[in-house]
This record gives sequence, C-alpha cells and structure tokens, in this order.
Amino acid sequence: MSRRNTIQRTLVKNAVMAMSCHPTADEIYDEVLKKCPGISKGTVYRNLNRLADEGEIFRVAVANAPDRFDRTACPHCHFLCLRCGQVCDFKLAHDPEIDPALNPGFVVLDYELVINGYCSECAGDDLSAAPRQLS
Amino acid sequence: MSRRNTIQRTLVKNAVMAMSCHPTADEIYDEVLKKCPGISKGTVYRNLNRLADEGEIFRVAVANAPDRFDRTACPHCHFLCLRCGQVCDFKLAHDPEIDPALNPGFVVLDYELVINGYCSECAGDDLSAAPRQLS
DNA sequence: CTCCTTAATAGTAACTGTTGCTGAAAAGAG
DNA sequence: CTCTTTTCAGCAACAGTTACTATTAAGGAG
Repeated sequence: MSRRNTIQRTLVKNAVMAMSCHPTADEIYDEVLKKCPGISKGTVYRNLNRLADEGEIFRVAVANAPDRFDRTACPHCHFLCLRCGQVCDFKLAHDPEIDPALNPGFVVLDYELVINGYCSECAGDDLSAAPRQLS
Repeated sequence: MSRRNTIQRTLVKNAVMAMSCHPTADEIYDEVLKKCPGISKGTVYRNLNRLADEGEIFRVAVANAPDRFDRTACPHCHFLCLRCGQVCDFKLAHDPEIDPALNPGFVVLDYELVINGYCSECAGDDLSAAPRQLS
C-alpha cells in the first residue's frame, strides 16, 4: 500500500493533463484551487514532484524562471520565448543522436532540449518596447 | 560610457573562464571571494547576468537546482547526473536539426540540450544507497 | 593631473519558489 | 468497523536571487 489515490493527487494530475501550455507549479496551484479551494500549496508541490519522479509528468527547467510541468512524460523538445516567457512544444527535423560510445561510462536516461528565441507573437514586436506579459 | 571595466566584473568573468566545471553562482562567488574578500554576492549575480545577457558566458538551466554558468557562450550539450548533481559537457553524434519551416513564425536564437542520467562515477554505485555529495 | 558625472559597488532587506515540520484527516487492508 | 500509515492543511523556514540606498570609483572633459 505504498501509493494512495487521493482527491488532491488526482486533481493535480488532471490539471496538468488539461493544460495544453506548460504551466508552472504556481499556475497549477491556481487551477487546482478552483476545484478544491482548500488545497495547500505544499500538497501541489509534493504531488507534482512525485508525479515527475514516477514519470507520469515531465519537468522542464527554465533558466531564471520557475520550473514548468508538461503532461507528456516522454522527453521532447520545448521552445522558450525570451521575450514573453512562454514555453511551447517545438518540432525537430531530426532528434539529437546520442552515441553512448562517445561518452563511455555515462548512463543516459533521457534528455531535454530547449530552443531559445522569439515566439510568433513576439517576433514582430518592437524589441526595444516593453515585453508583453503572460497572463 | 555605458559599460565600465571594474575589477569585480573582471574577476567574475575570469573565475568563470578558469573553472572547467559548470559552477553555480554561489560557487563562483566563493571563488571570487578568495581574490576579492569584500565582494558582494549581489555584485556576482549582477555581473553573471550581464555577462550572460551580453553573450560572453552561457547560462545552463537545471531542474530543481540553481542555474549554472559556462565559459563557452555558444550553445552546446550538457550532461546532468541525477545522482550527484554534477554537470559536465557531453559529446553528440549529431546535433539536433532545427528546421525553421516546421515552426513558422518562430525566431530561433540558440538552444540548450541537457542529457539526464548517471555519470561514470555514480553509475556503478548502489542506487539504493545515499547519493554521493558534491564538494 | 584634477574634477565631475554617472555606472557600479557593498551591505542589507525583501522577495519568490520550494521544502520541512506538526498535528489532523482519510485511504485502504484486514 | 478499526487500525495503520500515507497524505493532508497550515505554517514556518529555507535557498536562490533581486531590489534598494548610500557610497565608491571609472573614465571622459578640461
């Protein structure tokens, strides 16, 4: 009886699955709060970490910003807009090729690729103007 | 006269250049402290961010851990040991291929690839034992 | 070289994202 | 239903980073 199915755990997982963007822990907390007004922030963080550790969701590290979470557990490619901070999926022509022989002794489990640039909405902006803010 | 060459700025940059590993801001602060005992932590952070913004050094985002900095400003591939937290360079057989046509409207500036796994030192450890600690 | 303007600094407080702690609640086995 | 143990809410604490303010010093003008 190691893992219990609590309402809170289910709500956190459902919230991540329902959000097509790549929400931060705080955004997930806000979303879950709508359906379970009494939930604690610690509970959301604890469940997100457990779900990520167990491979059910994926954690995306972003420089100078809080981590984000993603409903797909398999490693893939993300795009980070340096202007508005939005994170979204990105298609690659070819995945990076990881050759174990080039790095002997290393055990590779998965990888994460983050492309930095400007999203289609921000690319046309006057870059000297103030960046648009995420809601 | 927008950018001044201060001793502190030079020391911070030199410290990053001298460290072959991928130090955190805190490790760089400790290193600079040896040569300039009065330097403020805020100064180190400010200079690291400026150097990264200006493209002289590179910032590496790590999930659930402080950001790390790297002397090479060009995008490349890092390995993160999930056990000891060490970050090091990693060789790729082929770089990922980014096709602008697949993601219309997006402006790609650079990318960052993080491989997760176990480093050669940790790969042989009993994974149920306590992880080795970085110095 | 000396003065002056202004960027950069030291020191500290504040802030944000996250985790740890404690007593209470509840999931699930028997 | 009862008991055990995980998980919870609420809160305090923590780590990493940034903001603020008075002070210092870089570097151009004279």
